[in-house]
Amino acid sequence: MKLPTSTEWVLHCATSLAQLRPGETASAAQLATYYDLPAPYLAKQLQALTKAGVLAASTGPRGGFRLGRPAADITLLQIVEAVDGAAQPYECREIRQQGRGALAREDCQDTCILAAKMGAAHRAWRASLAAVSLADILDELPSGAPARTRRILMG
Amino acid sequence: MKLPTSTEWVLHCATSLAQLRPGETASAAQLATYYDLPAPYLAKQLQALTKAGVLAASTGPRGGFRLGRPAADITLLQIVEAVDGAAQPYECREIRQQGRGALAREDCQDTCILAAKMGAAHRAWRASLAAVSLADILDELPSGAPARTRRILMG
DNA sequence: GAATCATTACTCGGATAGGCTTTGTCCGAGTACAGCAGG
DNA sequence: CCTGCTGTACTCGGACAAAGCCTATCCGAGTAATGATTC
Repeated sequence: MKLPTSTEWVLHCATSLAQLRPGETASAAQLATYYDLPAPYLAKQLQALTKAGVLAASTGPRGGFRLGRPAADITLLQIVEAVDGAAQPYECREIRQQGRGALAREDCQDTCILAAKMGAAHRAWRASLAAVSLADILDELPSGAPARTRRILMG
Repeated sequence: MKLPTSTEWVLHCATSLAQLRPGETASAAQLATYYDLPAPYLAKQLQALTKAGVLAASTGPRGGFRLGRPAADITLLQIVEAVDGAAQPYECREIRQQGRGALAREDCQDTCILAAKMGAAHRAWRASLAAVSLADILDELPSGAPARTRRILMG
């Protein structure tokens, strides 16, 4: 069970974009330089965030990415699932209905207990991430961080 | 973020083994037939569980696998991490210290806030799985299940 | 001087290769049981 | 009849290929700013 490396990238990029002022944007190249990341691949991930509505993109000169919603309405879960997909890590393939020990169809109407427990754990994980918004992250940063980020990122 | 397909296999196999009587064992071939799984690959996974101490293996005729501990002392988390590894899904590579926007070493003494939040979610996931033991699973099964499992599996 | 238009340069978007983990398979070492021979 | 030994067949254990996904990269379509041109 491993999250893509790009998960860290987009979390930090989203945090940086949240520190911009309304109307300002940052291009994929600027973000890649800021964190020393491969620019084309990072752009691909930002595309996924845009498709999910977390970010909004503008083309042309002085274009780039910005948040698609207020920072308080963007949760870490939405960012993570935008790049990794929302599929459950544990996929129940109903092996209890296969092989010599296959159970009758009527005994499998309710979901497998093991799948239910794994699903509960996944829900706990999602709830933990859904409880944190980008605004919460910004509150934890030092007060001088936004100015520094804007200066280095866009300068 | 995906768990190996074999996770479902070993969870069901462990549940089946928990229904055996003390001293009884089931071979990898018997378990593979019971669930219609590729026997060699399943054996590989059961090896991992044995190495983790969750199962115990006996060689020779009438040998096979059995639980390595009482069912009440085996949690779903131990089974899952035996096959998938205990590595965290989110790996913080400290990209905040790289690139044009790199922070000073002294500003990074405490762990990255994003990594902390991701770690908290992972701890919630692990706690949810650690709270369920194989004995808890057996309690949820129908009362006639163990006899049926033993008959079909070992017969 | 102001408005219009063509140019330009910069942006995102999707389609295209390489590396690595996961999946699947095989054969060899070791062991407990069963049968047999001997006492 | 009991004991010891030998052979056998069955078990796990580790080493060996193939597939799928993540990583990385490229080039093309579109757009907003810019500068020149014209009224």
